[in-house]
Amino acid sequence: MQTEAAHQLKAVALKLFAERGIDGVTVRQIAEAAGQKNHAAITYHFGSKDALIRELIVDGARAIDERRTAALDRANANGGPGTIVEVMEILVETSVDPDPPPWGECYNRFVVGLQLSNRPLFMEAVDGQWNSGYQRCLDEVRRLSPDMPADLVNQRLVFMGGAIGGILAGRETELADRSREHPMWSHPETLGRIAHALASIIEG
Amino acid sequence: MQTEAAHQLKAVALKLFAERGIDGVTVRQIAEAAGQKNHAAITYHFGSKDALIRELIVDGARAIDERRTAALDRANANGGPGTIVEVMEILVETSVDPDPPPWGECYNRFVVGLQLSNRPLFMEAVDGQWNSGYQRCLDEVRRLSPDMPADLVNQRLVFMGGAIGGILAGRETELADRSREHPMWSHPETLGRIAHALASIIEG
DNA sequence: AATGCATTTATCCAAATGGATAACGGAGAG
DNA sequence: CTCTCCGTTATCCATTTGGATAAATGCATT
Repeated sequence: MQTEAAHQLKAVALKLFAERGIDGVTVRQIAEAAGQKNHAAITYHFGSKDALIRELIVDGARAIDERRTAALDRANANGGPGTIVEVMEILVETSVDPDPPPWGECYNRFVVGLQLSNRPLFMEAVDGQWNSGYQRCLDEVRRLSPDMPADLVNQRLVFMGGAIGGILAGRETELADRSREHPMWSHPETLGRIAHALASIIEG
Repeated sequence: MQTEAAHQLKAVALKLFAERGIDGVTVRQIAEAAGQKNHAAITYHFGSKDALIRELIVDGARAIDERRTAALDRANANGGPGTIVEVMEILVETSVDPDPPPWGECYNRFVVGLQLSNRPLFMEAVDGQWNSGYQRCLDEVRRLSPDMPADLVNQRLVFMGGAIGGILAGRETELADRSREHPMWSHPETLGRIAHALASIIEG
């Protein structure tokens, strides 16, 4: 467990990194936005800006992976996901922060930005350790597509991976803009429709 | 027209920005990678780092828009795109640089990164001026989907927009890695399959 | 009240950054 | 040849950056 100030610093840092990218935010801006009077708070609580970033990556990746593992275990106990849409629903719903800060979800934008501009850092931080839920979802899709050539399934899974990142990052960006309503994105069925769109990619 | 050195600076800057994001690259790194001995080259040729970025945004956006306009005009002359897949093929193929530098295409990664972390800068630079080809593609999809509720088409077009960015940025990232072969991405039919995947999102 | 510990704050620093400016060089025009 | 002009190069600069350190503050336990 962590001190309250450290939590606040992490939450604020994630928001700023999601909005402007890790190189677009200084440790001073993070500290100030978190109510600290001094940027030494980052050094004290995390050691360095880099260490803070790694902690944010792992925190989010682990949370998502745990949700995915739990959802898949539950589905498997009931005879496993029976359709590709069900797998995609698991993938999408577990990507969403169930307890977001007042300013909205941030992790998907943060991660997409990292994969785009700081791929090695992201890969090293996750290190195949918090990715098993995602891989299990892909395996379920392969299991449910016995008649499709393996190459084709895999290619479509790659497309789906790109698509889910782009769509969820766009969703977060829109929802983070509190200056207006976003009825399409806040509609309760939207996540299901994203899952449906992703399933369409795979089913062709 | 521009001097050779300015072209080289722009090409190298686009590559570096695509790889690390605009805040992850310094003017000195750009100048050095372009063979200049001094970073004053950027000030001299473009005025500032910011002005260079704007020029890169507009260059690429205009090139893509011109390709889209031409492709749509050609299709319309032959009775217009008759299927959603055809529209998506236009959208995807015109997103690809027909004359990329030796190190591969960069613009899609660059743009996705900007939309993620520097949206206002990107919006201001494009300013609705180099977006008409994209909008025309969306209109063709709407025309070809008369039986689908407008809300649903529009939602799926938003999903498609997120998906195309994610997929093409991922494609560029992979193809930029020259350390190994990427048979899936370099396969001549891959762009068509991306178009097919995007069409599936819309057709459901 | 005194002590010990955890956290915050105030400074300090070297390095890096974007930008400005003046010296330099070479090619073409007169 | 000499003079311009264009582009390059060498410096210079103020500011920002991430990080380090030491002083100050609060706070619980004695």
